[in-house]
Amino acid sequence: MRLYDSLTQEKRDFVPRDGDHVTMYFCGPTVYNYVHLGNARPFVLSLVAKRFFQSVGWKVTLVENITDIDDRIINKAQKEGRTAREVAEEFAAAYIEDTNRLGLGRPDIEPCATEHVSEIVALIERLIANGHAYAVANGDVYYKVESFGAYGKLSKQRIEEMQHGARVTPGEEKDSPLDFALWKAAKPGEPSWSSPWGQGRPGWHIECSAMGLKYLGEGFDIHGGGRDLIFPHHENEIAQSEGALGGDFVRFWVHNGMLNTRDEKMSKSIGNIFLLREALKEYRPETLICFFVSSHYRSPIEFSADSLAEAGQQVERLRNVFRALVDYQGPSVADAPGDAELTAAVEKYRGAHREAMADDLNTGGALGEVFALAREVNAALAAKTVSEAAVEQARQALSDMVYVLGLDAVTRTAQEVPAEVLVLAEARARARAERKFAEADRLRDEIAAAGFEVRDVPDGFRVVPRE
RNA sequence: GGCGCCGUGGCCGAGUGGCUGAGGCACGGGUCUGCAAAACCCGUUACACCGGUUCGAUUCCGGUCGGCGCCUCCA
Repeated sequence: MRLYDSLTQEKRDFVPRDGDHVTMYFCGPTVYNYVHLGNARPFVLSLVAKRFFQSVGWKVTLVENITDIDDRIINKAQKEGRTAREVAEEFAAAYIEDTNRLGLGRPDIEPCATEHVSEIVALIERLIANGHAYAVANGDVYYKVESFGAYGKLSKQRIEEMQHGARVTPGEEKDSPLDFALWKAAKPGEPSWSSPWGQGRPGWHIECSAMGLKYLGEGFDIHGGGRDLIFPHHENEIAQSEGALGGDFVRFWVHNGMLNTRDEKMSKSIGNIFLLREALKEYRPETLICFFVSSHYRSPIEFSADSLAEAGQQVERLRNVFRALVDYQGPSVADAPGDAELTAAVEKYRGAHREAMADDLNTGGALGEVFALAREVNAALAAKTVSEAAVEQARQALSDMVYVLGLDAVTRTAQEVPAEVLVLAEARARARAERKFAEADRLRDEIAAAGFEVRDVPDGFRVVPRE
């Protein structure tokens, strides 16, 4: 397994820290709004990575946080006359609901920041003890950036260069503009927790350090998220975690590229967002997943109706091959003439698929291997030279391959066709047998009106839902 | 300005120091079919530009142009 690490900026061999157990942390959402399609990309990446690791026999613990206390949540709550907790609970539930619909399963642990305040406080105390943090009179606690010599190593920024852009909000008592808040003293009406520095709440960044370390320990395998989190979020996580521990926080930093619309990042602040829940009204979950996995996770991808339509076509092609596999009736002899060739193709493309995934999770390449095998399978099925046993073996292989890519929905073709539609299809078959083609075509239109498509296959017909 | 990523055929998108150019979509031709769909077969002058290294570069190095991201809201 080779994996690109954004810290060292190179692909390296990846071997889990704990033998066959992979420890992963991905940054999840701050729940002040519905998640958009761009937020879905790291979610899909993390679960696809998990599936691949499992497919090679590793165990995986995937942690994905839910940040449920933050300025943005408080602002929204105040604007709407609600409590921050209400806002956070609403959008956390919506996030779970929306991402569940993708059908990829869930991360193993989804910790909330507000349930880990004691761990956060303990981490901050440790940083103060180490000389990496300081409390000021109003109860804020800041990280002392200059105390951490490696600061900037992930984002490749120099501290001197950063001095210019750093901002100081009036009322903050930082030693240096670069210092960032670990703990924010509560203002009237804000949610707060008690701490050695008085009532307050965690700053952004610290919850990820605290929860990552709690659940995965020092030097865990993979920390992921969008590229745009490199600075400041992940840079600050490194400073906090390594400042407290002394050792390396993470072994591999994995960052996905941005989702763009018209060459511009999809982002809440730009306002060009397409919510995941809206997208799911228009597209099947597997179409969205196919859109994501058809290109490499590090590349930026362009969202457009055309690219989604194409992903929909790809998904349909995969669904068709599974329909054909299930329907296949061929020679039941043990060694049909085409078996050796099909088995060889299965091995070839299964291996190529695995190699692609092992090369920095190259899902686009792996998907290509799926299609290449699909074509071989379709050809073998059409030629009818393969045994049902060999076909079953091919179905299993293809099924494993699409599962790793998160596209297992395409294998579920046993779609219920309503009895009345089947009656129409049977009537049409009789009409065709009697060469009453006008009647047959009329029945096909009726079937279409019911939302189904009837296809004539060698041994009869197949009814499939219309896209 | 600093840092980082990228530029592949009509479109999307893998990949590689040479034996050639994954795969998908679209389009055209064919096979099958009453028609249609599905499927299969065939086809469509690819590697931004300029130098360099090399027997040979789309692949390595340097530069140019263009795009994107980050430089304390961001997945």
